[in-house]
Amino acid sequence: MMLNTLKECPYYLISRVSLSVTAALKKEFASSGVEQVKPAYLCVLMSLWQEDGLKVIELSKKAGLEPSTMTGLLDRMERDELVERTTDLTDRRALRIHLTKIGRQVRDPVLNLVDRVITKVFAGIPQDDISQTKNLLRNVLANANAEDM
Amino acid sequence: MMLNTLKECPYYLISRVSLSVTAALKKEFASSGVEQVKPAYLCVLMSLWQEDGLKVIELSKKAGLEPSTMTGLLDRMERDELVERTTDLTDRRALRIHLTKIGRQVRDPVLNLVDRVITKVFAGIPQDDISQTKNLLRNVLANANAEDM
DNA sequence: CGGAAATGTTTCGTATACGTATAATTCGTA
DNA sequence: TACGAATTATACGTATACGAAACATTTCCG
Repeated sequence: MMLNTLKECPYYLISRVSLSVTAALKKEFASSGVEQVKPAYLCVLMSLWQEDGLKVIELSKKAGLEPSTMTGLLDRMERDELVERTTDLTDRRALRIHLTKIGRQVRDPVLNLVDRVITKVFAGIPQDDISQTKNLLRNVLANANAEDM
Repeated sequence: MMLNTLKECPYYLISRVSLSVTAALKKEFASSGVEQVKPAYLCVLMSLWQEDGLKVIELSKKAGLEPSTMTGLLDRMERDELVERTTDLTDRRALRIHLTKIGRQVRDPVLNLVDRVITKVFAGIPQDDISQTKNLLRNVLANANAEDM
């Protein structure tokens, strides 16, 4: 194939889109009454809205992040009063991460905002194409995970 | 639409794939005789391989990065002996970024390696689907750029 | 039972990216 | 031509991510 320009390179395109959506989310969060939420918090919040009180390692697995990354993320989320660390009564190594009241309250505004941003980002693109792209990305992730064994 | 799981969220998928390809490239660079190259250097190297001696601002524009990000990137690339900063004789504000001998020599190995990694990442996915996804991503970037005005 | 292995979390150093502020120039125009 | 505006690059603080190493606790097994 031998790439010649950045615009031909799928890695470049994917990275740029990722950064670009992150920037759009950041701006929207900051100006929409949920100032304490940052894009990176989403993967933690969405997991906890489904099941509160997960362990750090469970959150990392769901998010696809290293535990050491999750530690810093949770530090910032705790500072921003979205979650709290609680001791696990049956395993003193583990911590249970719980949503605060604020963490629960921001759920609907945040999900609506994410929805709006994603809709805007994919404006003018047929739903079928978006679905196909999501499938492709899931396949790529499956490739990557298989590789790690 | 209202998202329920991370795997449904295109933002999550794109971010994960971006990180995953970055990790794959990093590993390959480190173990393939081009230890001094890092994934983030690619957007600079590819621009300079096409046209050497660009200004910092030109490199940022091509890469889609902020100038302040480019400064740090070039610091590391200079430390790793891939580029050099040269004064611009006609504009004393500007710097011209030039490839070193090593920077020119790594071109073919790096491009081959990137090619290999991308092929592996997209293994089993029809070429047509990849092309369609690249088009979609280019459209998303066009949306994002239009938004910034 | 007791030591080795596994598990859960954090710490530290580094890379990558942004935004704001700053310094040095150059440019445009009154 | 002089001066305010724009341009070019950098510095700094912060967010996000990784990997290696450290640490405590738990589990496994001889």
